[in-house]
Amino acid sequence: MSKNLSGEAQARAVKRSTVTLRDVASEAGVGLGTASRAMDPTSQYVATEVRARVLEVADRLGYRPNSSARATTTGSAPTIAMLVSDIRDPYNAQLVHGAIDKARAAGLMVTITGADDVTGDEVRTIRLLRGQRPRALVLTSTRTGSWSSSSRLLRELESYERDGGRVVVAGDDDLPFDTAVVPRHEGAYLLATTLRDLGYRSLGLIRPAEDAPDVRAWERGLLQGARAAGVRVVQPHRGPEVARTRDGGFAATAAFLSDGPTDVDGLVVANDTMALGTLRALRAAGLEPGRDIGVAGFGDVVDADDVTPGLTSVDLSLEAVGGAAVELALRTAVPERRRVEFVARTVVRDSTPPRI
Amino acid sequence: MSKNLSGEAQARAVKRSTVTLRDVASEAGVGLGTASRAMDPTSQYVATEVRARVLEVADRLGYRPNSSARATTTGSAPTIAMLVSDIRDPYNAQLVHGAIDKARAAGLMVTITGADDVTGDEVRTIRLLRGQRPRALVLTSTRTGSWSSSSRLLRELESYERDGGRVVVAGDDDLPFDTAVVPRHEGAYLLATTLRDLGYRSLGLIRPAEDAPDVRAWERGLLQGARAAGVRVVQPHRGPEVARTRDGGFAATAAFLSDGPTDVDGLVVANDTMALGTLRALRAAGLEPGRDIGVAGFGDVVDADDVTPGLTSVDLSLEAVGGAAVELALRTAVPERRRVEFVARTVVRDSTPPRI
DNA sequence: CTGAAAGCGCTTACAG
DNA sequence: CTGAAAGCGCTTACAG
Repeated sequence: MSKNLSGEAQARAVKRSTVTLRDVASEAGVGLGTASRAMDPTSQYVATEVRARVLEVADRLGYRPNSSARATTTGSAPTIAMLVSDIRDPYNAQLVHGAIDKARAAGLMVTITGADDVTGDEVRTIRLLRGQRPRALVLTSTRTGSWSSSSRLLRELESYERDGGRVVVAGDDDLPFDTAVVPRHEGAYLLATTLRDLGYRSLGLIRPAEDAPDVRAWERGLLQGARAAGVRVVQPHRGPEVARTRDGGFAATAAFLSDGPTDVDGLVVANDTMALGTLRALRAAGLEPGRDIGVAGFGDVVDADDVTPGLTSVDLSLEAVGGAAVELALRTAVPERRRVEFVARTVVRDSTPPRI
Repeated sequence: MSKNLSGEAQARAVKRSTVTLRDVASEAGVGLGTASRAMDPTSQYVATEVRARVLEVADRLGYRPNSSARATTTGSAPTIAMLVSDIRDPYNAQLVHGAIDKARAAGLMVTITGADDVTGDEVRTIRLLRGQRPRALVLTSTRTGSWSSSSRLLRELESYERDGGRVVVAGDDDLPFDTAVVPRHEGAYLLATTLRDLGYRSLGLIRPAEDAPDVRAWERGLLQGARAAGVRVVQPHRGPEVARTRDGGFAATAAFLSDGPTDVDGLVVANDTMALGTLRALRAAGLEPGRDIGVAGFGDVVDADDVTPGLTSVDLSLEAVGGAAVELALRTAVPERRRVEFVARTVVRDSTPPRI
């Protein structure tokens, strides 16, 4: 291959083996500017033959445009920086997957950073991220919504936007930026309606103790949906000990049952993980989930088909939400705040058979 | 704040609001080079007071070093590029999480790219990635091991290494690069031993039809472990239709059972997902998993506690593997190939009670 | 220890 | 349509 290189290009190739646009240009016998324009598909002012020649040379030489160099001239890198609490959480993984797909379609790469730090370190992380000059910063609003609390964080993000950066939230609608909203409210509303259609008349709510945005949205949606559908809702007292875990679901359900007999024919649980605990608690109390009492989770991130009975849940379209976040990020900034919302989809499984 | 800026810095700040090292330097009254050295913690040739002043100014002005610019001068970006088949797969998510953690400790960012493309597009993806001049490229070897097949891919990767890049594999040990090995063989070996200790004497193997590296490693480990432990292994015929899914596990198990009576007291399944199908198939045949026959999965990526009975499995230390891949990537290249291997851990749950 | 200068690999007006 | 030049924001020998 080196016999194809003209003298100058060959000399450079010895020093640093990576081939540069300069190599391509001299090898193709054109100026640097022309080579640059030839490589840019959107640039029109290039003779067709010239472009073809440059492209051919670039390919032959194995030219890989240095995106860092490009980024320093244009001012921003071809990346979307995503701040994710924990990628192992399937909730986040789905958001990220949707974002990656859309980003790739736009020729962008997604950068992932964990943010499960002590609070305050988030600010440092954002600063690091800003150093990358990404096209946009996408925040996966955590389920617990802890981010909105820090005003230092907010200031850092706003300063980033003033610098021309874009901040987009994928998650709950509680930060002052463009946001792709996870349709919790709609989903919960829809769930109430669906359960009514299946014949449920009285639902018990199982929720974690903490007053997080996601729980609030779920509860509001459910209450409104139930009211509209004419379904009764029983709100158990919430013990301060109830975490958003399977054990939390177990505890909350056990407490609910021991509060004495109620006439609920279904239990709606704030998230799928807790719902797994609910299934266990029911069985521990001698009740068969599905047959004796309906159970519905929320979020559809656990492999709900794998539990017995299959767990009715709500699919929050998380991948679409992640993709939408990227699309929002790519649109030009507008003064007012935008929000995009998706439809949720109830997925009815054996845990909520029709109640005739 | 702008009243703190000297004339020149202020003038620039109007044009592009992002503050640059030049701004910091002039505001601190030092040369650009000095400012650069002051910001670099490893640089020793800076007077302590000067460094303090520069740092103070940088902080006050909200300076965020432009990593693209830095990357174009130094030749590589402060990133680790990870090529992942599908981030939603908990297997990959765990690898990525481990990598992110270690990368952050080294001041690096992780870039994630999906590779669930048509084959051949992987090459294009790698080329794009190379454009970023990442510190290293980490490949999550897919479970199916399809990557090793493409020689074009291999050539692209090798060319990248010749350019000074580093390629590291996190997964199976079948590519000619440094690799952090997922301890499938050891894990399977260990599982066989553990089951023997629990009293199992004869194991039936349930595996997918495809001849993938992960399956091979599992099977080899299991056979060797069983031999060493004195456990008999029954190898069912493998139907060409058996996929590595829950349904595949169901089908394979059903076929195994219908092959007539065997005296196996346990079933070992190539992965957790298939094992879920095995549980179902056993129940469909009137056998209670755990009580009537033991079942063990592999990989411990499904939330094995959530199925009934809890599924005995093998934890492959995937996070450690992901972290190790980054560490390998950060070590200086050596001519010979390196491999790092972790210990697997068997997790015994109710699906394999002691057989007395 | 420090400053001025050259250079990293690109892009983009500017004048042909 | 094209080339030469200036510039993006840094780092790093080089000569003080």
